[in-house]
Formats: sequence, C-alpha cells, structure tokens
Amino acid sequence: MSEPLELKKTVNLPKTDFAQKANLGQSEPARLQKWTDAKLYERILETRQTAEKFILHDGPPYANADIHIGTALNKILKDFVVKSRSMMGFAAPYVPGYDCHGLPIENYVERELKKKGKNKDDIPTNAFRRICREHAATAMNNQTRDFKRLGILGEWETPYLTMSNEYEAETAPLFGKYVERGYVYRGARPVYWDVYDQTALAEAEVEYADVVSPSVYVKFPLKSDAKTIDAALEGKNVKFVIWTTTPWTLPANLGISVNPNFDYSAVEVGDEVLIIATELVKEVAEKAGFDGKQELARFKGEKLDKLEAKHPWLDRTSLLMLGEHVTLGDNSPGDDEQKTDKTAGTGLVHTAPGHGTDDFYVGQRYGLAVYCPVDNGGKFTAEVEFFAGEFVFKANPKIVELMRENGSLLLHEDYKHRYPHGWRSHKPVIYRATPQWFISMDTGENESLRKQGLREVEKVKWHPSWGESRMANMLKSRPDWCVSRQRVWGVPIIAFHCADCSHVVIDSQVIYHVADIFAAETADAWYNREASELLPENYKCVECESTNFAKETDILDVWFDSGSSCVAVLETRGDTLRFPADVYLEGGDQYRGWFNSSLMCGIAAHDAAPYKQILTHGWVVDGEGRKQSKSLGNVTSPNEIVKQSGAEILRLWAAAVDYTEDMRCSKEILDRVTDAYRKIRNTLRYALGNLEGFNPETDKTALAEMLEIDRWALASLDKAAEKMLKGYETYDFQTVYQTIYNFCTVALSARYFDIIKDRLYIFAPHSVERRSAQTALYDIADNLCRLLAPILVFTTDEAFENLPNQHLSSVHLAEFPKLAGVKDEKLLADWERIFTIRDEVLKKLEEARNAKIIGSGLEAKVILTTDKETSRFLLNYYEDLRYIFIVSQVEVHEDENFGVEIQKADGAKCERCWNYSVRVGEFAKYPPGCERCFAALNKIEKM
RNA sequence: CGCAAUGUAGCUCAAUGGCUAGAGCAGACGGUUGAUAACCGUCCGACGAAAGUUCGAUUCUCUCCGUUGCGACCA
Repeated sequence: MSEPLELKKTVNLPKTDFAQKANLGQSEPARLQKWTDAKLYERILETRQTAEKFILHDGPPYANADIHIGTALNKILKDFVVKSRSMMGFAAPYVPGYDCHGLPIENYVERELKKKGKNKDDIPTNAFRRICREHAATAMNNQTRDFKRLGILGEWETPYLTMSNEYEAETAPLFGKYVERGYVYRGARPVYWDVYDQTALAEAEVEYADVVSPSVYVKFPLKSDAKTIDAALEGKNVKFVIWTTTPWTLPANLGISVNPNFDYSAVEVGDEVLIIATELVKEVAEKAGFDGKQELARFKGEKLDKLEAKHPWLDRTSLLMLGEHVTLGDNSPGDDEQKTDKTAGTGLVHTAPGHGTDDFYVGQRYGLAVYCPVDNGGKFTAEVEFFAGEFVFKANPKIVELMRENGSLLLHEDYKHRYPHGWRSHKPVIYRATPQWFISMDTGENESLRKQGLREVEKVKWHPSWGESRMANMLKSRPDWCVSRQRVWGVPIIAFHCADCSHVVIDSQVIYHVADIFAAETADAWYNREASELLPENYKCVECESTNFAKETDILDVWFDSGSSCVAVLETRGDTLRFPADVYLEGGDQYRGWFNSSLMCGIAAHDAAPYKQILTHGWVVDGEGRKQSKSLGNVTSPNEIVKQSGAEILRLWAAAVDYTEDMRCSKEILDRVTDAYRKIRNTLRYALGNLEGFNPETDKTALAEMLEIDRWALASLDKAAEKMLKGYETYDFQTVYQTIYNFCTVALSARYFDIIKDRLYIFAPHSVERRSAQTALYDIADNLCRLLAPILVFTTDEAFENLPNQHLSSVHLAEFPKLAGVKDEKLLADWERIFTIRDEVLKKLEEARNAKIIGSGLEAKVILTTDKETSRFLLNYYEDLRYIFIVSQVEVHEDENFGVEIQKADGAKCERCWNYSVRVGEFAKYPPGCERCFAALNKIEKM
C-alpha cells in the first residue's frame, strides 16, 4: 500500500499562463510587434486566397492633425467589419487611405511660414507644395502609428494617398471623364468666398455662428413716375425702404426685390412717402420713430414690377423685381430669446446679383449683370467710389455713416444673427461672384448626374435604413458642384487659357495627356513645367491657332480627390480590391461629403455607385450627450485611453454602444467597459486554467456520455454563438457584445463555472466527470476566442495561444466556429426550470446566512418541498442537486406548497472537498476525507 | 426655421397594446479566501412632459421639452 497523498496537493486547481492582470499598456505593443514580425495581415489573406472577396473601402481621414475619438471609432468599426468577414471565410483586404490635399494643410503651412517671417508668396509654388506634402506625410505617419496601435490590421505600409503619383494620375483624368460627358462648365456665380483663405467654399464647407451685424433700413428714391403705382402718390417724394445686414453689398446693388403677393403700403412721413410691406409698417415705424398711420396707398408687390429706383448715393438705377424668395422678416435659426428681433426687414429686398444666390437668380431673370466690385481679399475694387481698397467688413460703418449724412438711412441698429463662416478659417465669409468650374447636376451626355444618382441610391443598401432617404433628399436639392478652388495644394484643373484669344481649353484628350505626366512626376509637373511642356506637341488654339497658352490656376475640390478613390484605389489595386466595394462605413457627415462625391465619381466613371452598402455611425458625445469640443473641455482622446487602459477597452466600448446613433463616452462609461473587460478576461482565464493537461484530440468526452449540465453548457454556447454570428452578419456589434457579456456573467460565471468548480477540483483528473466538464470548457474557450476575436483582438489572440494543442499561430487566422446546430430546446428549458428553483434556494441560503445559521453554502443542507410534478422532475437530478445548489446535502419532499428549508449540514467538513459528510472519518488512510474524496484519491494513487 | 434621429434605473443595453418593464455593471450589505487586485449571493433602482385613440399605453397618434446630426435663410 502506497503512502497517503497530501490532500491539498490532490485538488486540481486551475493553472494557466494566461495572466489575470492584462497589463494591456505593455502587452498590446508586444503583441503588435509579434504580428508585424509574423506578417499576420499578409498571412490572413494568404489563407483566403481562393475565397470570395469582401471589400470594405476605407474613407480617407484628413492627414492633418492627430486622430480623435471619432476617427478612432471609425477605424475600429471598420476593423470589426473586416475581421469578422475574414473569419466568416471571406478574403477581406483592408487598404487604408489618407486625404492629403486641401486647405487646412495649406493654412497650417502658411502659419508655420509666418512664424519664420516668410510669406506664402515669397517661395515658389512647388516649394510650398513640398512643405505641404511633408506635413501631410508627417501627420499621416502619426495617424498610422496610432491606428496600428488600436490593433487595426491592414496595408499600413502601402496606404493610398490622394497626393501620390498614381492617385493624382487618376484624379486628373476622372475630371476629363466629366468633361467628356458634358458635365463641366465654367461660370461666374456668387459662391461662398472666404476672404481670409481667399477661396471659394463648397456649401458643405460653411458653418454658422452668431455674429452682430449692422442692421440698416435704407431709402431708395423712386425714379419712375409715382402715379403708375397709385394716383395718390402723384408728385410725392416716394422712397422704397430696404433692409440689409450687409451694408457693404450696397455698392453692388442693382435692384430691389419684392414679393408679388404681398401687400405694400405707401406711408407718408414728413415730406417723404415710404414704401414698406403692409405687415411690417408698424414694426418699422416704431423702430424708426414715426407714427406710420398716414397710409396713402396700398397695393400688391406685383405693381412695382420693373419700376426704377435710384441708388442711395451712386448714380445708378436700381431695378424693382419680383421674387417669391422675398419673405417678411428674418426666419434665421438660433435662439429666439437671444434675437434682437423676431421680425425684421421691410418686405423689400436689396438685391446684388454678385453677392447672393437668390439675388443672382432674380438678376438672371431680369437680365442684370453679375456685378461684384470686391476682390479676392475682400476689398473693394478701384471703381467703387468712396470705398476703393476698403475691406468690406471694415467698410460697413463708413457706408452707414455716408448714408446717414446724405439722408438715405432710415434706421440703424445692431442685429445678432447666424452668419456663415468658413469651416476651416472659422471666420465670416461673403458671397461673391467669381469665375468657377462647375459640374452640372442636371445636364450631361445622357442622363443627368442627379437622375442617375437618385437611381443608384435606390440600389444601395443603407444601414441604418433612413440613410437612403437622407441621401436622396440631399441629391434632389443640391446645387451644381463647384469643383474649383483658388489654392495650390491639390490636383490642378487641367485647363489652358489661350493667351491670344482667351479661349479656354478644356479637352479630355489634353487632360489624359497631362495626367500621364502626373503619373511620373506628380501634379508638381503642373507648376514645374510651362504650358507648352504640358500640352501635346504642336497643340494649337482651335479658335485662333495660337500656341501661346496660360495654365489654369485653380485646383480641384478635395472632395473630388477623395471621391476619385473608387477609381484611383478600387481599380488601380485591382489585384486585391474591386469596383464596386461591398461596404463604405463612415460618419453621418459623409452623406454630403464622401458618399456623395464618390457616387458622382462612380457614375462618371462607370455609371454606377461605387458601393453596394453604406454603413454610417453617429458622433461621439460626452457623458451627458453633449458634443465634444475643446472649448467645453469634454474631449476624450483615444491615445489617452489607449495609454491608460489599452486599445482593447476602446474597442470593447465601440462594440458596446449603438454606433448608429450618437455615442456617449466618458470616464464612467469607460470604467464600466473596463469592468466588463475584466469579467470576460477572467471567464476565459478560468476556462483555460481548468484545461491544463487536457488534450482535445484524445481526452474529449463524446457528447452522449457527457453530464447533462455540460451538455446544457454547450447548448447555451451554441445559442449564444448563433446570436453573435447573426450580429456580425448584420454589423450589429452591440448584440455581439451584449450576448457574450451576458453569457459570460450569467450562464458561465454565476452558474456553470460555479457549479462545476467542485467537480473539476475534486474528481480524479482523468475521471469522466472531470473530462466531461473539460470537454465543454474547451469548446467554450475556443469558441469565445474566435467569436470575440474581431473585437478583442489582443486578448483573444493571447487566450487562443493558451488553448492546449492549438496549432494555429493566431486566432486571426481562424474562422468563426461552426454551429453545432443541435437545438436541444428541451434541455435548455429543463435547465431554466432548475435555475429558477436554484434562485429560490439561493434566496433562502442568504436568509440563513444572515441568521448566522450558515456561512458558506457548503455548511448547508437544503430541504425542498414541492408539488408532485416538480419533485418528480427534480428527482431526475437528485444526485446533482447538491452540486447545482452548491451545498452539501439536498432532500426533496413532496408537498402541496413549494418550500425551502435550510439546515446545518449533517456530518463533518471534509478537509479536501470542504463538503460536509456523515462519513468523514470512516476512511483510515484519509481520516479527514469524505467518501467521495476517498474514491477520487484511490484513482489518483493509480495514476 | 425645415428635415432626420433619439430620449427606459448612476452606466450600457432589452422587451411589450394588458398579469410585479427584463439583464449585466455600478451602489449598499453579506459570504468566501482552492478563478483571490478574483469569485458567489441578497437588496436597492427606470419608461422626458402633457394630451388623445383605447376597456387598458412605456409601446400607437399629436404637441411640447431635451440632445445630436444635416440643411435652408440671414439679400
């Protein structure tokens, strides 16, 4: 007979190298390095070589500043999509991109130059462009570093750059496509003009902010015969009263617009007769301090059509015009409380076709010129009497003063309202007519871009579904696309101006010719070479045969750049990618931005949308649901989170929230996520710890021989897995998270793991009882790793390595588990019933504990009384009930009423398994042990 | 001002035209000390506001309020 074993050492406690403490701050970078060394991204694609492709096309973030929480979220969501599709078996490449051109970088570089006392104009254009290029490259490298740190796998060494040769060589000819198809036209038109950046702004580049403007009511004397309006006005000194908050546009006034349907009153005030919309007379009279009761006539606005007025100080006629756009007062947005007035104006609108969209359209109808005596810098041109060279905003008070002096000013007050600002300069912009290049939405070779776009929108799948109408509405109402910018950091518009006859050359063949040069030299060639070195040999003006050309100076809108990616990237990298992509995934702001410009470019190139599906996410707001802004000081920095908690926490947060709406992010929320992370990690650790020495190839128990609760665990796992896979399928990562978290906490931690602990620790290592549990644990650990791999990229990879007999070098090479498909609903239902009874027992145990009857549950004996049916049901589990309740003894009695009684357990505590048994002490070799441990020890001795 | 989304416990999410609106976390209290900077249990806690439809609404309709995004206008 062998020596007795040391009891404590025969307990099979968990053991694993998968640490409890994650220490993500250090472990993540180490794992990233490992992935890089192993070329993990390339390996994953290799394993999917023959698989069907799934293309998520990356929208390029702007390569200017460091990443913020929004860009981090965006990239993480993309990574979820790419990794989950890859694990579904698709070949899912990820080619990240960067938007490199554009104003912010120019602004930045300009500021940097200024610090060195230099001006942009002091250095050659290409020197300036080189600095821009360097800046973009630096920003891009920083972003790449941070994105990689988030655990995002992709072709980070070869991202697409909108400033690269290849890319620019695609952008330029795509513009040629638009030309070929007859979409491109050149027009003079008022556009938002940023006088600080000296560039036209797209609608999308304008934001609104409150400013205080001078609100002036100005009298325009009637030039025509007053009696054509009403006989009562004959011989009177009639004046039209207009209202404006931009006095500086008055020098460009060419007309006055009235609404044909409104009533207008002629009111006698002293020796003048003022014409004001009837509804507004009282209002204006109060402000200007006249009684306004002397109404001489009342008439419809249409009566004023084509009459003539005199400009208040210039020798110029101002034409009376009719327009439905004329409203009564100011219905601008904003806080009504804060407004000086809810109503303002006179019902007569000062009209300067060079300074307003509506003005422009009305002016067009009446044949007015698009007059704009303001230069690029926002200064009046030489022809403007009294104010030449004056900056428009500074001229405002002087103009007011002039009008006050000559008596044409009726009223002047401060007026707070929302005014457009450049979204980059954050300064007020003006409306100003300039020559621009446009892409027409409503003309073209076959069908218009608008019509085709609307048709394509219907074919695309939108998630969330309201995206479709949002996109369609936007397309329906958007104006022509102004694609020219008066800047240098971008792709030039390849057009030439004949120096001799001013003919403008815009020719797709010429464009393709120049694009070939870009392919070799980047668009810098445009600035390095003369026009003659860019044009095809012997190119002559079609009008005058001149060979003397000047280069166009405008560049393309950056949205044109990024919109080209569906060609410049999806097609250029045809070996890995393809047109159209399966998915574009961006923030909701991109409906107007990239989704839109990409759609336009896709149609121009291939008559099709470049995406099959659009996913959008909301904005990251703070803990109270307010937007994050520097001024509020509520900004969460992704890099900070990564440093303090680890990328996994940020990723888990991204999975936990509903990304289709605005997402809250705060310290508390991240703390909760961290707790959840720990729970998941510990769950994995427990499973792995109990798999020590388990070889799935030889030690698995056949399903039929497994204990029922172990089969229940597998059935539950299968159910959870099914839900999670469905979640990935529908891009519903929140369901994935909720499901796995709930599974870990409820099914595993609180129930299964707690219950099987005794069995795993106490039974002999090779016993069927223990092997059965391990069989379930193995599948649980393996499946959880795979199912969570797209989200917790680091943790699951580490856990996967610690799975016994694991042959794959990374979980990311694996596929999602196949569902067992055995829907044992009876099993699940039976166990739900058992757990309901268990909950009752636990309640009573707690009462007994509070009454100091027991401490640990194992000190208890449970006496259940139940009805006949229930007791019969429970008798099937009679031997297991003590383990299920985690007590030492259970009795079941039949009775009409359900009842639970807790008593102190019989017998003594077994030193090995801590259960109470009346038989402790019976076994001579192991006196402190119980009968169960004695049996187990006998087996262990034979090992 | 228009369009859209959204508002369930401190946090992240569920469900439902009708029995006490689920769950996890957090919190309070306790147990355990063989998952131990872990684990288990008990308790506590919510339908933004008003009106309407209905026998009955958190769920349907409308209004209001809050939040967010987009847009128009501000001549």
